[in-house]
Amino acid sequence: MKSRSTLKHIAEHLHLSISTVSRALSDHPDIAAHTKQKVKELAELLEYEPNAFAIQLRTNASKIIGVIVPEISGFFYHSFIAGLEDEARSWGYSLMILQSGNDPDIESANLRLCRMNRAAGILVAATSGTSDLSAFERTNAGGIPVVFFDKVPESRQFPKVSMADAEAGFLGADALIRKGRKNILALFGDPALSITRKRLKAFQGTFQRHATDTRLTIRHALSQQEARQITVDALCLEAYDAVFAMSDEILAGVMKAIQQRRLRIPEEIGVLAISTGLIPALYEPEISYIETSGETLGKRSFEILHKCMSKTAPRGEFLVPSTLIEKGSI
Amino acid sequence: MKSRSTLKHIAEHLHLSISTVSRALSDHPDIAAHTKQKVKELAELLEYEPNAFAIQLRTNASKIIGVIVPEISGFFYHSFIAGLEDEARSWGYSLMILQSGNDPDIESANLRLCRMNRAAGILVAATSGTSDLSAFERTNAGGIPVVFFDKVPESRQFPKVSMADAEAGFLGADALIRKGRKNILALFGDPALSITRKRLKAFQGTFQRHATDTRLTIRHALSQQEARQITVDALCLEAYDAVFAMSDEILAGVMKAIQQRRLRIPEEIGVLAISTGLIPALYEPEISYIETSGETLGKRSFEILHKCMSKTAPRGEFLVPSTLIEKGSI
DNA sequence: TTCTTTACTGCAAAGGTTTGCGGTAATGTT
DNA sequence: AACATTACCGCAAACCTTTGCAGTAAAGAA
Repeated sequence: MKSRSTLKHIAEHLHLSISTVSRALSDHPDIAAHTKQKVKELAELLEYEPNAFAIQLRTNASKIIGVIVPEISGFFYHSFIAGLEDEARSWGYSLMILQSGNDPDIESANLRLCRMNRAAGILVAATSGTSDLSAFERTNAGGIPVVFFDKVPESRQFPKVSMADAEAGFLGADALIRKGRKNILALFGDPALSITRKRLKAFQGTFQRHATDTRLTIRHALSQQEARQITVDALCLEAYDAVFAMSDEILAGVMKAIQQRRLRIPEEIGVLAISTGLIPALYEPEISYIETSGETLGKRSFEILHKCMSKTAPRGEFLVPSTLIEKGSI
Repeated sequence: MKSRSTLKHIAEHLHLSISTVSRALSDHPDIAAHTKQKVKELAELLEYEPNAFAIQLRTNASKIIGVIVPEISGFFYHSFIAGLEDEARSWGYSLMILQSGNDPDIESANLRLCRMNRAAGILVAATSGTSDLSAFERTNAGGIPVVFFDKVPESRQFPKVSMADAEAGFLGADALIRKGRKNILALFGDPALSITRKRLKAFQGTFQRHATDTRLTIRHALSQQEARQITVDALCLEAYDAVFAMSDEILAGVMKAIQQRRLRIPEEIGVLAISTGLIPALYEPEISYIETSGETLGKRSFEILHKCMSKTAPRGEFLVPSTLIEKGSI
């Protein structure tokens, strides 16, 4: 249990004042070069490490970014966090990770924690039940910028960054059209979610505008199991020439159905998904997908938050573009 | 930018001293019941939130646990973190997540960060290049308990918690034997890693003791691609009746090879893996696996760390047991 | 009455750092 | 020689909370 060294210790050893030591270590121009050197040498020797608490108390600001997500595991958020951490670290920030378990109460408790720790900023993927934004507004007004990502609320109050869902839907439709698929089974997620609505709308709209001759069958599945069942049933009734999956979870269900029926990809059936890329790489042939990269979203989110923290708070919604990754499944 | 309320504000409003307010809020027996009530009401009204920095400075302890992992995404750590966060939150702790990118330098920089923030405890999955443990020892001596998990060093100095690798290897072999498989292709990871050695040793040993008539082909793969190539090549040369994969990554490669050759599972070939469970659920039929749950490891790690933080520092290595999850792929 | 006990409440120090301002000595200027 | 400037350095307050100890008043005991 060694006692940690403080500015005071260094000051006493060198017969200097605490303030001089403090300034020397932060390269303040008032301090003579040789003094700086001596201070730094001793600091090194004594393994001096500044007390973050004291600094934070004094400056009333930390280098910690609060991140509130429904869940860490799952197909998406862990890659988001990985990308975010990367970017944040390069700017000297650390991440405080909080899971809400998709429970609004835990969410606001977590928000409170961020406030207590005077987080430099907060990144939130809202729970599906988050309706009252006043706590977020108060936090924002209190000087801690809040940025929503991925699961963003309707409100215009906050900067938001999310995947370009409409674009992804369009790219999916476009790829299917270009490949000449004419009878498509398309599986989407919970129609109550805005992500589903946006992707679906763009997807459907593209066909209506550019390929009215395509036969489009839209289905909604709330789970991997349901996606699988729907696909199995649909493939029994009719010979689709392509399946489109809106998300990784849906894709997993679709692929099980296809494997069950032992259909050849892409000869007997084409497959296309919107995905982060992890799942499509597990099959042979690998599945082509519209990439919605969690890592990119993480990095972009940090950028936005960083702007909010420094000066000009940007408004509105920022979209991370998606691109088609061709792997030969369609 | 509203000014946050402090104990001082409350004290002034109520014509009390700061200390009385502090004690009232923490239910100190010295304070009269009616005083407590008034204080609490006003605190509520003023949305008082204690300044974590000041508390931490005063008590020289935080409620933050540092977690240092090579990478957050990947097949394993995100579920570990999810489990850990769950458990930590229920004890009032938050997580500070740091990625080392498998770089020892970044690792020690992260360690330094944990010290500066006076983390209550630190959980480390070492990089493969971590050889010098002195920084960890100093941290430990400085009063911050360090517990290694998953990727643990040889040293006896620290408590360690990891998967029961030997047990997992044994369970895998045992299952294959009981199913009567006689010609097995077994893929393992980097032989330099202790996790590989432990699993392999138990796996091989079990066959040597209980099923000497089994033909065992052991191969090592360093990546998913390599695992795939090895499997493809092996299956060309010979008709194995089962494939065993040591990890999720290996399994992914194996499955691509099997899909490529369109082999029926389990009729034409049996498949068994050691896995967290995410990947095996993506195939049809689902793959049977020996579960090495990241979440369980997370929860268990917290328990051990928690003991270290409170009083009795346990020593030695703690193993999280694994179990066979049968899904019908063998 | 006087002393002790009980039931509260306040004072002040401590924790480590940052920073505005004031001080001192040496050097430069007139 | 007198004054202004420069180059350093230190004092002390502030950030907000916790906590040992002391203080006060009222009630009870002798």
